[in-house]
Amino acid sequence: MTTGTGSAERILGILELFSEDRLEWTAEEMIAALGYSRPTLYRYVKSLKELGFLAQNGSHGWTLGPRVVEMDFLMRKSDALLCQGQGLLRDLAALHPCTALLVRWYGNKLLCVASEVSTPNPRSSYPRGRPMPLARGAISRAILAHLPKKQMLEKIVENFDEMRGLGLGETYEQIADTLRGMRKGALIARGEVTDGVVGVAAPVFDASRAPVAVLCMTINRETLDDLTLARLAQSVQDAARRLTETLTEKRTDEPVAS
Amino acid sequence: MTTGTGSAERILGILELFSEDRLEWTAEEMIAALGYSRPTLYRYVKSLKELGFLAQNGSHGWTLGPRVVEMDFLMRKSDALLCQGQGLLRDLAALHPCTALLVRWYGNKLLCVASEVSTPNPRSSYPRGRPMPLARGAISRAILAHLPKKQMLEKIVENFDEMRGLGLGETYEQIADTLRGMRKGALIARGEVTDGVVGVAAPVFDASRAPVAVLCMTINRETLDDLTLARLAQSVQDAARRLTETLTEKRTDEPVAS
DNA sequence: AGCAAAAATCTCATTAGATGAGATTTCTGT
DNA sequence: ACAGAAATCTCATCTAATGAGATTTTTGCT
Repeated sequence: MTTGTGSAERILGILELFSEDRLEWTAEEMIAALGYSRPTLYRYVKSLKELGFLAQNGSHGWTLGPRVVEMDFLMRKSDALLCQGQGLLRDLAALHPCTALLVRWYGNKLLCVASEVSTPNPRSSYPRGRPMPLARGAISRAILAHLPKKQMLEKIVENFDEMRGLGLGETYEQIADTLRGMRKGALIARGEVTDGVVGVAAPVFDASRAPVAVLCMTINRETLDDLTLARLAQSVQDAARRLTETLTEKRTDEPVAS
Repeated sequence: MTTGTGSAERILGILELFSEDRLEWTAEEMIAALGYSRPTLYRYVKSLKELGFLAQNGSHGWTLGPRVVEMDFLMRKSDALLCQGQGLLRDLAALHPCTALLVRWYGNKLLCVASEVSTPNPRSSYPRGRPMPLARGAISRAILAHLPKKQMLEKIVENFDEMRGLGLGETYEQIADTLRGMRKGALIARGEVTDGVVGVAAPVFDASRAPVAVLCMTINRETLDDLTLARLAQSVQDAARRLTETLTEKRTDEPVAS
């Protein structure tokens, strides 16, 4: 009668439908995409609407709802990465015209948590909440290089064609070696995500020494010479190291309160 | 064996725990607050974590997770109220030193969707996502005054003591009459939410003529005379009317895309 | 490193609640 | 006003959710 996945997960499946390519859905489209029956889908949508997770747009369209807005407000208050990283990010942005990004890794996504723009002509836009591709760029590299071997191989397998296309190697093992060789120093990539832009990135680690986020500057190549690049790379690394230290300090025993 | 509420709603109950007063929860606290058994609670938390709705903070704390950040990004792209109202809000803020707010109504909350600050000394802070009280202030009044009778009485009943304390009347019917008498013109309130601040608000309606949001300026009373106040009130009303018109225009048939 | 306690997970019998086919009602757009 | 689309309801079937209690893993302290 059903797919073997329970109601708790199924209702969340509706929230997972929403992406940058699909900001709005009709009930019919959801039914087709998820394979739920009409009564079931409408039951779930009703619950989500009542709690503010979904909102109607026009007669038949559904978008995410106001509870999402409220929850992001709560996140901005509670997210240790953001609270501790925001000032460091601002300092980085002040060093040189650039876009400075604080990006966290979750699942298979790199998600911009905060950004600071200090260049008159930003070449790309990564506002808070926007995901970016895992295979490309200094940010991605900063995460992948520091993964434990098993996890790294997993990600290589998932993104093999793209990584090979970037010249990282011809086999899984070669790519892993290439990435592991990048562990020292900041990660620098040129034009992999946006033409004409250099990315300088350094990882931030959590208490278990796993990479969880990246501090990054994206800089127009024409504003750079080698010496400046080296100095900025050092600054990014220093900031990331400082953020790591802050995040891994022993917490006070009290949960985050307002 | 259980409370008679299904799994789909129960898992969402966890997300509802989070508020400005409670940004982080331990599993034990959730168990106590929700009355779920330990295995059940942990099962739900596992699902929510895997999808990014929750994230661990330290060893035992749980906060909202990165999927929330991503979803708010999507909302900022899809929310017609925000997309159409942002520019109007900016124009209002430019008229006079103030904090200008775009606030939507959902359930029992008034939620700030966008704000623009044009005063050097903002007296209160309502960043995007922060809820505010329903009973007090011009914003609340702008919504309540325009509700159909049944709905208005409902809200009066829920907030009776507070409304009576504000001098709106001594009975439900008196309060309802007072509110209905406020339908003409902009709503003006002095110091109900923040001392020394005047709120000027006008409702925004949806396609069914129901009030769904409010445009508001909050102004330091000392920067105001009667003539300026009257002019600003007119501007707020004009902007709200314009936003209403935009929102109630016939939509193109295509769902919102990126 | 060892240990006790707390936290997290597992097992499995019971049954609550989820499901969807199909009927019915409500809403929308012309 | 009307036809068709959208949304909701009914109810028999049976899937999956539940939680008591056992077990494993993790944490924090010494």
